[in-house]
Amino acid sequence: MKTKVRVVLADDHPVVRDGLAAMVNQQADMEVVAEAGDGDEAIALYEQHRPDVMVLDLRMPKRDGVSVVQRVLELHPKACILIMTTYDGDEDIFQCLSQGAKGYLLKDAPRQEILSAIRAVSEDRPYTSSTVAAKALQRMAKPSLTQRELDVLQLVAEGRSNKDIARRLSITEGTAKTHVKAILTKLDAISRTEAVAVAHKRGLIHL
Amino acid sequence: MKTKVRVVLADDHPVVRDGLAAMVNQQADMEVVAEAGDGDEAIALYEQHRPDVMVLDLRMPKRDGVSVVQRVLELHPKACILIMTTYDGDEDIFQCLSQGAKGYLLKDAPRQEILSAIRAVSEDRPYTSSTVAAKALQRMAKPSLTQRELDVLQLVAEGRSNKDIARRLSITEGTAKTHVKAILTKLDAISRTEAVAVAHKRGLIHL
DNA sequence: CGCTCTCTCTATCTTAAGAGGGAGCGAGGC
DNA sequence: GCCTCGCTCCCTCTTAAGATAGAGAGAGCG
Repeated sequence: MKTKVRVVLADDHPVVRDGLAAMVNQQADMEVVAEAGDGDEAIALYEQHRPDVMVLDLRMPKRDGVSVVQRVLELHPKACILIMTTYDGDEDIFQCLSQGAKGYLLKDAPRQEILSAIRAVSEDRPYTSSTVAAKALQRMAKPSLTQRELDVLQLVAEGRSNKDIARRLSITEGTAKTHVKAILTKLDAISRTEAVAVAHKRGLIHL
Repeated sequence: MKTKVRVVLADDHPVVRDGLAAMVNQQADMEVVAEAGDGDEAIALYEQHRPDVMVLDLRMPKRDGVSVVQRVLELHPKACILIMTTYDGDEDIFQCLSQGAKGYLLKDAPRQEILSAIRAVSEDRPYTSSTVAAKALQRMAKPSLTQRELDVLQLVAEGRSNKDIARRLSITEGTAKTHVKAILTKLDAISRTEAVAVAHKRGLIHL
């Protein structure tokens, strides 16, 4: 038999870490070698242990999942990272996958799916949950927002007026309106409030 | 030594249930007797096992935490329920506590806090996390919304216009405006979009 | 019975939002 | 060089939103 698959866990909830650790360590072919509670720790522990797989929560204190994926793959292009998150609408997921994360998993997945996802990723095979695969296809058809539009959207979501947005971004109110209009068109919304609702549903913003 | 504290877990994430179960069963003085994956199951398993403590996630499929608390306490007024949730801003928490839940806990709490909370609740002592206690005091000072206002707020959050809201609630646009104005005043917001942001932060609505 | 609260409706007025245009300019790709 | 895209700015016009103020009906309460 080969050596065990070495796993590093990163999640800010001790309960989730315990759950994952219990599941993994019960298996004969894998073991948890370290647990991180935030993004910085996750990177540090990857460096230290060089695991076969890193299971990573998207939302964490200090440094979110996206930037952890970015950093780790920058240092170790061959790293096998399995993303784990609560919401299947998050835009972040696609950012991670396109940056090179090997797999993606919902937190409400059953034990068997979680374990088989870890095994798949450890063998460098991509694992994509079926619900996400479907969402990914849907997303392709939809227009994406530019960085500036995302900046404006964030402020809109905070309830700022066009005038206020203009002041904060050092542009004119007219330009702010132009961006807002583009956002409304791309998100297919009639009002800014609806745009916020749509954006939140798609995981473009986190309130 | 007394008999062990009998615990029923209710959470829709298998990972979290595993984690809690592992933590609890490691203790000499407590044990998990059943696990539920949704609200209905939680109620059924309470009936079946009559545990000393039920640990309950607020957000679950089929029936949410609030209504589970309501139903269980209706059948068993002495039930000891410990609420567990991810977000500390949720309005629901206060509803649960005022309905008679014995304790409240954040999911990112460390092991020791979780275990001591279960012990406290099992002895019929209330357990209140310090962050929540503070929030509760803050909340007292703030004006509460009427049911009608919450109805309107929900529609506002979905991006509906005043006219649309009026149609859906079978009232005039003027009345819808009156409600929206009241909402803005109570939430201390300038625009409806800001009101949605504030309401979401306070857990008055779930997008 | 008054008092308060909620919900309903009315009216007027000001301002912000959104629709529909056009246009310049720099960066990057073909 | 040409073209596209992102960002910026400008114009007009219509409508929705919000501020302000008043008022009546019904429920619940001391």
